[in-house]
Amino acid sequence: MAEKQIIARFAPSPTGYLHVGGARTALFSWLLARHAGGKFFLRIEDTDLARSTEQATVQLLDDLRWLGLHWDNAELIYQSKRTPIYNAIIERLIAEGRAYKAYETREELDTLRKEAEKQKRTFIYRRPQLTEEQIRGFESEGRPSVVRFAVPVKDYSYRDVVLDKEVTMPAGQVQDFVIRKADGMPTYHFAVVVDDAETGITHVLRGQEHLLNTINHIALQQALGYPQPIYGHLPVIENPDGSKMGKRDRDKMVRQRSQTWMKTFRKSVDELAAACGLSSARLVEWINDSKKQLDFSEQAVVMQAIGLPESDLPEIMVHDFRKKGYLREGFLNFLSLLGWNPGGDRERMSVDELVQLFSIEGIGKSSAKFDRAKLLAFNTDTAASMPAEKLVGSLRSYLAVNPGSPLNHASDADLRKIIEMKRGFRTLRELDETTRLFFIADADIQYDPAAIEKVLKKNDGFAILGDIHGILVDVADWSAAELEKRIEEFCQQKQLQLGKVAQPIRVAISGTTVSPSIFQSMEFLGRDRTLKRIEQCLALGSKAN
RNA sequence: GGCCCCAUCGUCUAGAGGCCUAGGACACGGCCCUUUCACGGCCGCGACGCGGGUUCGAAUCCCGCUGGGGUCACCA
Repeated sequence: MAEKQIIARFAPSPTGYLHVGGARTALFSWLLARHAGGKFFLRIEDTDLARSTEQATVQLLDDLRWLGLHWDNAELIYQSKRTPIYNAIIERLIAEGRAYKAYETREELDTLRKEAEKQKRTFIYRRPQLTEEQIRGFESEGRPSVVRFAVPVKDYSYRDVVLDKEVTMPAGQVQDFVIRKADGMPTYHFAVVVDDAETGITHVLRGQEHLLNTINHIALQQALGYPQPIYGHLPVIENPDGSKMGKRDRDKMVRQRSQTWMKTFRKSVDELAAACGLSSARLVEWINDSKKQLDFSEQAVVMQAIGLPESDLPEIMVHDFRKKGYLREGFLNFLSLLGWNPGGDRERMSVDELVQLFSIEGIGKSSAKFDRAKLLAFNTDTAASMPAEKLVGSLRSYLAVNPGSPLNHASDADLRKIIEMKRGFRTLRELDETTRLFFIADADIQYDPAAIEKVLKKNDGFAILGDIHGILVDVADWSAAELEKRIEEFCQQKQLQLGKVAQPIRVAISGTTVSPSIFQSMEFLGRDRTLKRIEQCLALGSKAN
């Protein structure tokens, strides 16, 4: 019998930007498929009409493309567009008596659950024995209903390939779960089983939160006669404090800060709602229920209203890392090591090497904390090992999500130059910030008062700068080498250390104490702009005196 | 709380009974390089959660405890 081709998938729900956990799930599934020469499918699980947005889907795809995790299905699958297919199967199950309508309201279920909790027993939902009359009654009063799957009561188990262990659920714990919601949409549990089967998925790698859900899925597969894919549940990625790193953390932070804001300024939720232009009902619901989340645009207006800057939020979105100037190659390498390793001391790997080395056996069982310092180190190494040509492309991609950067005006040739000039940089953002002095107008240089004080007002900084200006106007060959030669001569003559001269020039042309090599910087700026900046800086000195 | 999963330096981990005086990477400390910021080089600090077994021998196997996490939705 021929080996079956591996078909893996990533099935996110579009409720916001792609977060680190999701990205790792996508990466592992993608690696699994690519390693085996199989297929990798992408499916949009948007059965939650209230939380799913078109914008989130666009963002998700954009992040996945940036990471280079390309999918093989030409047509994207949207679950929301497949309701007739799900309904046909659900109707069949109902007709066969293997699924049924349930009429309890959320409140009634809540009460039942609380009662069970009080009696310290687990609430298990099993099919209630309704009479024909009761059902007619519910229907005629127009009671909304859900459809539940009548899970055959027996022991279930499956082998988890990540834990390398049997996961079991005894008969006493199975319960009838909802497969179609009152709004007519299938639940995740139902749609996922149907779609995985229909697209021939052979391997499912997903977060550990699904460990027990899988039992439900298996019960459904058995009822529908579907094959059972191989399941592996990935360990959780944690924040540095040990809590789960997920999209909820951001929301949690925004909620907390909103509460402090209301306390500090003695404002009500209504006033907060008014301040950010959201309905107060929506906001009240969100503030009081930690399970509710704002979508991205709502989050943004609330943050603005309470003055919570983006930079205060923990970076957990792939988009944030892209925006902060991380390279996809280093990010992927770092991400891959969160819960996986090829064995031995191997750590730095290209994407191709990851594909080559990946295996399910290499996935760990314990949770991992997300260490930004290590990510930074990976990024630095990745940048150092990339050819300038390729980095120009990465930089363009970075600039696309940082439209405010002056580097957007630079030519590819100039970007190349600054990349070589700043070799050793840690992030593209750092490269951006330390080289933007080349791409802004001379008049727009912001002189940092602390730099002026420390470098120019002390140690005869202004005087030295004046002398240097006198020398520079006479330099005919405006090259880094020639400039270096002339300034070294000056240092010799005056018995000065190079630093005493270089720093004043640096502040004059950049406004700060940090810039690329001073000689290369002057060459890049050119004679006129360099002299102009020194002059405008000297003017600052005479004004101050 | 019930059920479930996990457990090696601060962090990510190597380790599948003797190769372990426990290896690597990041972080941290020191030194060197240096016109700033970085980069780079060298050195150092630093862990098998605890208690019982099994074995000639345990980080590795078993049990208990402890700790951490997940999950208990008409969210995925």
